Amino acid sequence: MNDKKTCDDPCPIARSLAFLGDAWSLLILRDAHLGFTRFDQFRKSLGIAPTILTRRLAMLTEEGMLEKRLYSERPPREEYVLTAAGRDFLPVLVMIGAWGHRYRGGGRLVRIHDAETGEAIKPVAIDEVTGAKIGTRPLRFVLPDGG
Amino acid sequence: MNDKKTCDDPCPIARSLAFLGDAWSLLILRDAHLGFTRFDQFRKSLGIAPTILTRRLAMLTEEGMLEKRLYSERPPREEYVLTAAGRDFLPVLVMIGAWGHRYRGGGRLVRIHDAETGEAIKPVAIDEVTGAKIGTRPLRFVLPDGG
DNA sequence: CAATGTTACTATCAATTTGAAACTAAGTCA
DNA sequence: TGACTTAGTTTCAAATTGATAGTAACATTG
Repeated sequence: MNDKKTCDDPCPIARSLAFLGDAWSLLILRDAHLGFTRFDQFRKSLGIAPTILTRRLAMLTEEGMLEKRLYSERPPREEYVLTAAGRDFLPVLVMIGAWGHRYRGGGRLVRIHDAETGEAIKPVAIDEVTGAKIGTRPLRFVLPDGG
Repeated sequence: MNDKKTCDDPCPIARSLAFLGDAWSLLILRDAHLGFTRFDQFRKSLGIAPTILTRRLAMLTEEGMLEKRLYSERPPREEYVLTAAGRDFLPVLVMIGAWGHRYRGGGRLVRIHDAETGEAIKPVAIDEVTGAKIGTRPLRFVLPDGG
């Protein structure tokens, strides 16, 4: 996709497409949330060509989802850690997972558990204002007047 | 991405990548939730080349997100409407929007309002079991034993 | 100190995908 | 009869993908 000024688009979804809208980027972010940080961990986990991985990591870094951090001076080695923006992307990944669990289920599937209770979580998106689940009440999409 | 057996992958996120991981598909789904159904509506709204739109619509249809429906017999015309799976994808889109609002904000942005109360919604993902917001408690990713 | 290993890449290049522009097909409307 | 509408297809240059191989900088092993 030619990302001509998606950054000017008034739609917050369109604005996120710089890294979203790429399968590898989503999988890298997933792995980052699983605790992976290094080039070779991502490469082996995903079976991704190093050329592509390099580009995706660079893009995710530039987009502020990951941050490069030196973890060894000799030899010089860098790893990729989630930024605040990257960590806050977790709800999106979890909701994707919930959708996939429901509509792409069948066979063995990874489940997410609460580490303290040990129970499988049931992810739902709600509107914090009304408390209603997203999808149960009609919504309206509003573009505020611009000066 | 070469989608060799993502359908066998135990990760529900990976399984959803057939249409996720494509910027146009996400925008088409967004527009579908805005009420668009026709080829030309999508094309004009997105500024997408008809070649690509044709392919994406076919894929989303094949993936069960959209359904073709005849809306005129003479001349024969078809439109694309959301399936249950497509409608249930809304929470993902809303969470992406919430993330984008926070981390890709600035300037005029579309906001989502509750149509009844008229107030802007505050989307959050929670675990229905504990009631806690996703990201506030440690999680564990579990692959259940297979036979 | 030479050989092998580790980690994080880059180079090369064929094959696929993208996307712009023009065109088509089947009909309606004036 | 001629313009218009809707949902596409054709064509093709340019960009992207991804497999394979190679590199750079250092550590470890014998």
